[in-house]
Amino acid sequence: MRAVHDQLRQIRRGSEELLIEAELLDKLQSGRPLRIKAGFDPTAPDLHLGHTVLINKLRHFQDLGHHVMFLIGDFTGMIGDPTGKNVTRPPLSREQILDNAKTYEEQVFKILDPCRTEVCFNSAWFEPFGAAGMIRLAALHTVARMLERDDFARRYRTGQPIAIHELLYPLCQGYDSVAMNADVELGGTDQKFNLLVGRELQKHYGQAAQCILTMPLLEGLDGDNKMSKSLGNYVGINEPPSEMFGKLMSISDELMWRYFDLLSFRSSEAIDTLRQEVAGGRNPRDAKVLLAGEIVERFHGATAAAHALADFEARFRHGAIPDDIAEVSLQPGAEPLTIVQVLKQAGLTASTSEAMRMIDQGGVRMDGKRVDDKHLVFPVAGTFVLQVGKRRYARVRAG
RNA sequence: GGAGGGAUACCCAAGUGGCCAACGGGAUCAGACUGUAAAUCUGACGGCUCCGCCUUCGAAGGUUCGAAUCCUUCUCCCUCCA
Repeated sequence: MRAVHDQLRQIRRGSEELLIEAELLDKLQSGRPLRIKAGFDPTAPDLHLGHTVLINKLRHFQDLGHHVMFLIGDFTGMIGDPTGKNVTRPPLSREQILDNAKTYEEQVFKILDPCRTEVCFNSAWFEPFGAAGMIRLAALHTVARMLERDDFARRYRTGQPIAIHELLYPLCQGYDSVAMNADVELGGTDQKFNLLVGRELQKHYGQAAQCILTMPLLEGLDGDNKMSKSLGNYVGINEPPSEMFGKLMSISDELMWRYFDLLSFRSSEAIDTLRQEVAGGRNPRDAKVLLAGEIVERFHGATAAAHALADFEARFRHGAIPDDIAEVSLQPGAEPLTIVQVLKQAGLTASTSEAMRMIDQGGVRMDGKRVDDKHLVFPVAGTFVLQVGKRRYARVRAG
């Protein structure tokens, strides 16, 4: 095991807050593998790079020889972490939960080492807990302390409802740490309160309080909002290599460094060197290519990454068309179709109006040649490559 | 239970009888340029059989030559009081 200070440096990288550093040092000093906990919602996991920030950190711990416990909150899922927005969720069926767990594993094991990861479900201890157990647990915390959580505080102040069961969520999450005997728990910055409850409960149950490591929320592709599926500014880890590569190339030069910090497994030193090179005149594009390549490789392998890079170079630097274009066959009709109708039918534009606009703006190409006649009649036979903008392509077969 | 405020295109948000397919911002898309799907600049951004026509401003009716704008009812949201 590496020197504890090296470990600590690695652990802190990219993190938001570590509580309490001295305690963690002690634990590391003991030399035993620490029990690292991170909890996840049991709802259908469709992970994006934002989620992987935390998982990467788990990986760091694994690399340092610690024991990672991946907790699926199938019991707490019934409550749902209180945000004030969602109401009580219907409990998922056993099958759904197992399904979701499996999907999780498929995704996170691209980052984590399966052999060194323990997957847990908190229903394992909460099912036998019973109502009596829940009441005993609830007796360990006061309403006033619970209302310190800023989400609760705000809702209470502004007169928004807080259902009683929502108060149980932090307690349950805290009890998980007791049941798992966690040494360290990881979470997003928004989890701080819940993580702290874990410390309290562990002390009450006679355990050493867990250390808390919070990770920042990753900015989305726009560089502004948090990465989230609903905002559409995300990179899903199951996305095809070219898509993933392209999306990463589209981030701003500034955001790129943030991504390096939180997503890359390169050493901090290597990243600093790169940063200096760019400051000294090296093309930021080169750095971005390294980042995009590393991440595509992580999820799709080295071959796919090389391919995605080549494809990107060909398309955007040399204007080549990609090799995997959707094919569309036109319905043979009585009337010959005009170009705008074909564009719409091929799904390249959402409406004929949009197709017209695209032609007006010079964004439509047919077999590489710009189309500027909106009334162009499409040939009745043959296969043509249609292109709208830089990214939308279709191979259209007529006749 | 009482009083008041609001609902406009993907989001935010102007517009209070004709000049409104509806200001502005964001997002998005296209073009130019480039170092990349960065940055910057320009433009587009309801639909269609597209120099014209059709359908939109929470829903349904009504007044009017004419309504996003006025009236009626309904639905939903918010604030204050109880």
